[in-house]
Amino acid sequence: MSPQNYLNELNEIQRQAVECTEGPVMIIAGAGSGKTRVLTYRIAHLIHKGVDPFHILALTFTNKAAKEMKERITGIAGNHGKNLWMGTFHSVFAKILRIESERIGYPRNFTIYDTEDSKNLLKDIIRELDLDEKTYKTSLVYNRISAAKNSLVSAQQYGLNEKILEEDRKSAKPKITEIYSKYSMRCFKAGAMDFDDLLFKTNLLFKNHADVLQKYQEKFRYILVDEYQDTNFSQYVIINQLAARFENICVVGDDAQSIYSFRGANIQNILNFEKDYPDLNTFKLEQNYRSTQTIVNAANSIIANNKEQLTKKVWTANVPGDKIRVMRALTDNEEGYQVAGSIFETLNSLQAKYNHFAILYRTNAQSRAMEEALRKLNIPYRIYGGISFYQRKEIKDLLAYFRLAINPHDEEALKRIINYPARGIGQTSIDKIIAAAADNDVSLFTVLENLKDFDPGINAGTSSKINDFVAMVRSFGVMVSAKNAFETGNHIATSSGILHDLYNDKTPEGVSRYENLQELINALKEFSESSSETENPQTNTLDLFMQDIALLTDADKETDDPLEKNRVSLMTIHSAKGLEFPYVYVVGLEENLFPSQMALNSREELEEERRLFYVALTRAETKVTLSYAVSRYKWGNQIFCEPSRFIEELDEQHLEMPAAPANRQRDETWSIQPKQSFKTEKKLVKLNNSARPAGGNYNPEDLKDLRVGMEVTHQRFGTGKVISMEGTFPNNKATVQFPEAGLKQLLLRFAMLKIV
DNA sequence: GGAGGCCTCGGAAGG
DNA sequence: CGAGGCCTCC
Repeated sequence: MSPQNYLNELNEIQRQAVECTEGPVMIIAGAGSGKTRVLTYRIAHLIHKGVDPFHILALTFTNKAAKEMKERITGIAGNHGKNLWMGTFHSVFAKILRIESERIGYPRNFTIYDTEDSKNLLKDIIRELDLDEKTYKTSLVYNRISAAKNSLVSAQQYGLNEKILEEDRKSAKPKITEIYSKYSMRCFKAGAMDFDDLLFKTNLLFKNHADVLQKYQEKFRYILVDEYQDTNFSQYVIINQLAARFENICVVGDDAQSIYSFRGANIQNILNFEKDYPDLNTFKLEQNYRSTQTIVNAANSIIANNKEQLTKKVWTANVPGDKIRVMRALTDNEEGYQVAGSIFETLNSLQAKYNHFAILYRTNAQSRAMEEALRKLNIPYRIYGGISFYQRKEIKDLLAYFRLAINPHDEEALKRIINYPARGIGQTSIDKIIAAAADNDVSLFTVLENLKDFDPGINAGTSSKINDFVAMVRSFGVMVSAKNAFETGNHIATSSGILHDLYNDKTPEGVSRYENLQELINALKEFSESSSETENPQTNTLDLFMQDIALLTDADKETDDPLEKNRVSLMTIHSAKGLEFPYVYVVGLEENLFPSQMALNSREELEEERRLFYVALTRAETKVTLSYAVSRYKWGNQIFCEPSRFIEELDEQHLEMPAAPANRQRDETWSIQPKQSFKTEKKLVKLNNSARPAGGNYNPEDLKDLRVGMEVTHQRFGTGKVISMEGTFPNNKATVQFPEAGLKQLLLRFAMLKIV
């Protein structure tokens, strides 16, 4: 496509934003204003103007955004965009860190720890330091360290920073500094970086090696950053450093859609961008092409309540459209039925398709009531968010073998599979090895390799098993460079015993796990075959495959089947960012739920909740429906709810309110069905050890009289029939057939049973 | 090593 | 209430 053609597809402001290629540029892109189009056309325009793609860097936050943009650029610029560096912050800087790894003392094949690995390591360290695991909860410590790294505070600086130490003392967690330094050391010895390290170490690299920084400044003459409002301090510094030479930096974002402060995003980066670059050119994309006037105006009126924002006036030339409908339900379940019913009606009357609908909620726990109702009406749906493919246990197990083959010092991979499948190296031995490694300041694998020298005090039998294990890992390592990814991976999966282990598991879960492993091996095959066509034979080895997937955490694999795709989408508002649907239902608009109770401590927090509501509203093209329940079950207790303040903040003229109830408040809860629940009857239930009468019998009214043929109710499995009994009380077992849960063998001493 | 009971705790989530 | 981690028992 010629430049003139694509420029004609843009409105005046969009065109200016695309054509202003030199110097610092900020593009404030309102929701639905064609942000991705501007970004991609800008890159295409740079290339058409003769800028070598080699000199362009485009950064995004998600793999999905990167992929989408790559496809669109290929569509416009064809193959010219080949040498362009485009990817997530993490993938781009991981690439640079691998190239420059020697400068910071890391192996080129360093491992990337995911959150689970990091937390496991932290848990070990907290135990080794003999700290109280309840005071030092791993997720809390992880967040603290992550926040430090994202503010560019190293472990050493952390220990010298009186202000931070004081904070930790105040929260009664003074040892976090010790955990942090030990954690950093262990990661280093393992040749591993966590997600935050990818940014932190990049900063370190640029700071300590001026020549390296200069090299990349020269390379990246044009820098583009998407979703700039979501950048944290660490990312902010990297961008500024890289742009310092040519100052051809273009940031795109929307302060009104900054919803990630809880993970370190700093809205000030976009609010103060003008101070960083005084000769800045700012373009405001204010025309919304997505939504009706009603939706745009309502969203504007919400965000107008916020104090901190860049001024802009989002407008649309679209039709006025329907009012925003507010629905009131008595309970969370009823809310589900109302929403499902409304979807059903709209489908029939307007001939919409299932995938025109989205149900958005504040917390994942709200999905259940929605699911139930949709299932009752046979409406197909898809829930987003959940465990991704690469987070699954069986996949991580096999990947751990791969990781170890590539980098045997990888501690988390080693601990994960040294005894899986079981090979007689138990926890005691592992603890000894960890201790020896710490004492001698080496990696775990180094200890394993030199058992005699380090002498961790492991008996001869286990020692020989360890030697076998070391030999196996080494043999895998040799294969990595000699064979392609599929050959190596398949060999590892087979000879490690993982495939065999799962093959023998014939439960539905076991079968599914086996299939997942096969899928991973298929991916290896595809990778090996597609790469082997290139001339360089070194492009299809396992280590290169692992580099690709280390940062791939996206759960969604595209399904080609359109029927599969034609479903109602259920997701949190956070994960809906960047998406659009004709019909959007925002549910649970109750005070303390949305806005979240935890976000009412400061103006900043409330404003972020409001931005979240703004994001929810602006996902819709045609119609928004809001709903709230008067009462809701929370952790088994019925609680009463008030409508969200956000409903009140909307201008009445945009709303279609439910008929006012005669008596608006709690009287109407009389019709609420009590939730069915099984109350364990203590007298019929086994007693735990502390309640056991010394030397005596168990509770006399226990299950002595249970006989074959009787019906019993179990707390979890429901009601079932006793098939057979064996043993003598209280060490007897009953085999019970439950219609729901199947055949269960229950030891009566422990069973939560009640005779019906 | 697996099964089952006990205990705890409960936000949103990218790489 | 219910998921997940931990602990205990066999």
